[in-house]
Amino acid sequence: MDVFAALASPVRRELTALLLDGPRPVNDLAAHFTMSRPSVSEHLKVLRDAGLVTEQRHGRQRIYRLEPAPLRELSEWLTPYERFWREKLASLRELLDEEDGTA
Amino acid sequence: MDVFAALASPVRRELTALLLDGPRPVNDLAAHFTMSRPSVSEHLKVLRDAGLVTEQRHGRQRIYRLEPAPLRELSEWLTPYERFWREKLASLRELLDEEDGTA
DNA sequence: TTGACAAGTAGGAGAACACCTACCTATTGT
DNA sequence: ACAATAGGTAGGTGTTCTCCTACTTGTCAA
Repeated sequence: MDVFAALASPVRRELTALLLDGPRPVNDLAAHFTMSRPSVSEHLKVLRDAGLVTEQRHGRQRIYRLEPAPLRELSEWLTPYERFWREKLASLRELLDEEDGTA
Repeated sequence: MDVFAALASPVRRELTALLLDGPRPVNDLAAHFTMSRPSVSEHLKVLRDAGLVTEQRHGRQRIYRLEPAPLRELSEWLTPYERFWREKLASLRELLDEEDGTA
């Protein structure tokens, strides 16, 4: 449900990063962590509940796949703030221009 | 320090949203919440530690101002995933085109 | 200088989180 | 049918989070 909360954990961000390279089964993902496999499963459940990943059963494996839709929401959340840092950059540029002028 | 963790709380996202309209003193911010003012102060501390806001003392008030830099980091974190949802959109478009062709 | 006000800090209670080990379920290959 | 494998679930524990009220600090105004 809550994308922000789901991505608050470094472990879960690492999981999404791993899934950038393509869908992977749980064991494959768990191999990248020192923590126990069940704990990784729990993290995957949080990502699932947030809609960030989906699982597809393939024999006895469950293949996890990244779902970008919630990240798009995040990107949209971010847009009103973009204007903000552009302004910041603009005023920085002005400052530099002034420095340049007086130097 | 951790922008993701700072934004995981709906209260803190609301605070950053309020600061989009410009810098505000704590009482002004706290008025938008049902929770106690000290609790809002604590949330502001988390945002400060994440670099998302800065305070400037003005008499007995402390004016909080939004700092967009960490949000830019977030935006940069997001970029590798953008490719992903563009692909998703593209394949959706293809699907629609096929539907169109066979219909 | 004293009272009022803005806002942070202290300490504590309860909820949520993140781990763990042990166990259960489903599937596959022999 | 049975052993092995993939992976989820249960239950417990320690830690972190979030809220509270009470208190402290700094500033302004009378």
